[in-house]
Amino acid sequence: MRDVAKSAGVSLKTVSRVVNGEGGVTAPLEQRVRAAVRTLGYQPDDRARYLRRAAPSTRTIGYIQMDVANPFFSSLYRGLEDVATENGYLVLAGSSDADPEREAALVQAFVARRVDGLVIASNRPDHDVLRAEIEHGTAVVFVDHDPALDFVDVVRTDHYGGAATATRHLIAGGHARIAFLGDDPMYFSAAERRRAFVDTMAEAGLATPWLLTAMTDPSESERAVTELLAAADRPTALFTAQNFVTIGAIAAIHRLGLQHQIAVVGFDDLDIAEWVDPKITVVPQQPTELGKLAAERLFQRLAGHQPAPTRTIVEPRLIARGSGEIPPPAYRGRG
Amino acid sequence: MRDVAKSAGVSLKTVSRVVNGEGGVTAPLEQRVRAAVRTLGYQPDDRARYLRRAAPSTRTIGYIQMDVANPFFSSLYRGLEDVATENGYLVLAGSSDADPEREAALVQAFVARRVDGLVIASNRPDHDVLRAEIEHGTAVVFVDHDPALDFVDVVRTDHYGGAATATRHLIAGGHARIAFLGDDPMYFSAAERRRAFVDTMAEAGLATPWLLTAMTDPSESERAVTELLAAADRPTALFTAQNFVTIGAIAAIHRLGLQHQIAVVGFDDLDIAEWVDPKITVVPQQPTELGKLAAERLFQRLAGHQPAPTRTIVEPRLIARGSGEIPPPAYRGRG
DNA sequence: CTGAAAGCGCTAACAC
DNA sequence: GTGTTAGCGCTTTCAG
Repeated sequence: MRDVAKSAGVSLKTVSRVVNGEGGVTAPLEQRVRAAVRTLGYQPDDRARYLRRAAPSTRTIGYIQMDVANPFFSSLYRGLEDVATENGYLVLAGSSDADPEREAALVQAFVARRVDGLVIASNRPDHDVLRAEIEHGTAVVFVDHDPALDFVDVVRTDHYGGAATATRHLIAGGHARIAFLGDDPMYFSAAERRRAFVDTMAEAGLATPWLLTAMTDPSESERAVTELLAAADRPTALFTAQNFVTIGAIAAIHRLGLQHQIAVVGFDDLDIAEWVDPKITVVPQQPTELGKLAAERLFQRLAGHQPAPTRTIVEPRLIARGSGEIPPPAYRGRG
Repeated sequence: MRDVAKSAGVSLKTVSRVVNGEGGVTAPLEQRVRAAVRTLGYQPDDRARYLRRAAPSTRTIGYIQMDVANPFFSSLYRGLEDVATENGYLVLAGSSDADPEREAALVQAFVARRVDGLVIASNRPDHDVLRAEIEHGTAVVFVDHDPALDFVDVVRTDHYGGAATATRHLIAGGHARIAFLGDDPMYFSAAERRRAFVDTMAEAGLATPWLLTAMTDPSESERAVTELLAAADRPTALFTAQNFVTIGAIAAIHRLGLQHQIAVVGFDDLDIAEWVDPKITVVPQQPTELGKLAAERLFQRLAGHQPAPTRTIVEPRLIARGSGEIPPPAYRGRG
């Protein structure tokens, strides 16, 4: 900047005025400055700018997620980014892989870079560190997970409600023998979905002999479903409470040729949901929407609003596509 | 920091020494400083630190991609991030949606924040701006796309080689009537894959009556394949040169019940590739690997190495899973 | 081993 | 309208 000022034969402040469009500079002077900027390829340094500014800011928000490569989190990212862009902000992101140490290191690194706000997906965050940051003026919004903290905003899917909807859909379709297949209940979302299934079945007076949890990939799910459907006493419907569980289940059902006989409702949408026969009925999360809502909340706070922390719970709506509307086999009397 | 110094009854410099672990501070003083840091919840401000440092740096790299929500780019992101983390760096990212204006705005915003390096996936970048940045000392690595520029590093998949491999695989399997279905050839990758197909077929002395490009979603691909296979004079194999094209094609083939008669090789892997019958033979890109290589290149430059710009072309290897190994129907004599 | 002074690139506050 | 001075939070330089 000094070079520009020297080259244009003006003071630093005049260059600053031109660069920031503050006005109050005569046309000829402005011309000279702009010319010098162009010739020297001058780019203002935002670090220094915002360091001295009255309201210091980096125009950057941080996003701590489990893993960028996970489509749920990257779609959420996109929602965040869109709102950030509207507000002239950039997003600094990091993957924690659910590792508390890595997570703490990311919070640390983000705070050191003075992000204006933080959106974080964390299983069990370090409360003390976060509370300290919030007290130091960093806006924090939790997404996906829901820590039992009263001092932060939360934006997440209604896992319980979505799973209850899925279960009720199958029950309404005449099913009484429904199997649940889900992820490890150590995860908040997985536990909620399982709980909703159990509760909803109980409310309808139905038994839940098939509660398979802690699946971690499609092959486990495929094996489990294959076994389940081989039994004489088999379920007539499946509620697959996780993306990859649904994939494995669909694979098994198709291999057995039972895709038009066993009903399936999945939690979370799939790329191929509309491209198999029958199409797959799902209760999709809306990660992009979650990201948007989280960012909007964050920017409200950054704009100075200080509402009490709230929970924004997004209710997923079931999309009936076919697989979830298969009726149970007609009752065959036994005596 | 001033507060910490005052609270500990020492000078600014002593606090600085402790915080940066420079040594040369007696134990009791260090204790006092650390205590003050903890009590006040002091977090050093990296902006100010690196602003004054001898080698100014933000320990941050920028990543400009088409869209974070696209699994290819988010996986690439993960590769970048892993290497960045190893080097103590953070990643600032933005989605351009292939919009040149948005891209320029992102470059601008990243440069203003003084990222140490830039990884960019761009169709037709603004050469002048980038050249200027490189001359100003920013390290730049291109990924995925390949601008015809002699002053930047490029890391990308060998689209031509991969597509040639896929085509040869089908030819070696006895196919002579192979259809090509791909994305809009305005994209470098799509154009390369198409070109490889045409060349490889020509080398084998085979005609290419089915060259379908400019598909943009699975439904177009599904419609096209349905139509293709309805003809008496139909292809015996398909090379689907894009992810979503493969999904639509597989859907069509399954609906027609031809999945064990028409061979399919896809470019890019799919979540469900191993969960349909037959499993899908693909030539997968390795986005995470691309990200790693790009970041490694970047950090080499940041470490002061000034090798001549290079192209790193990653050769994809075909994974035979079944769909690509279906033989053509036995020759039925016509006279 | 410790501290005071200067300055990174810029903006705020106030002069002229 | 334009320029000057001080200072953001920190590191550098150099004196003690």
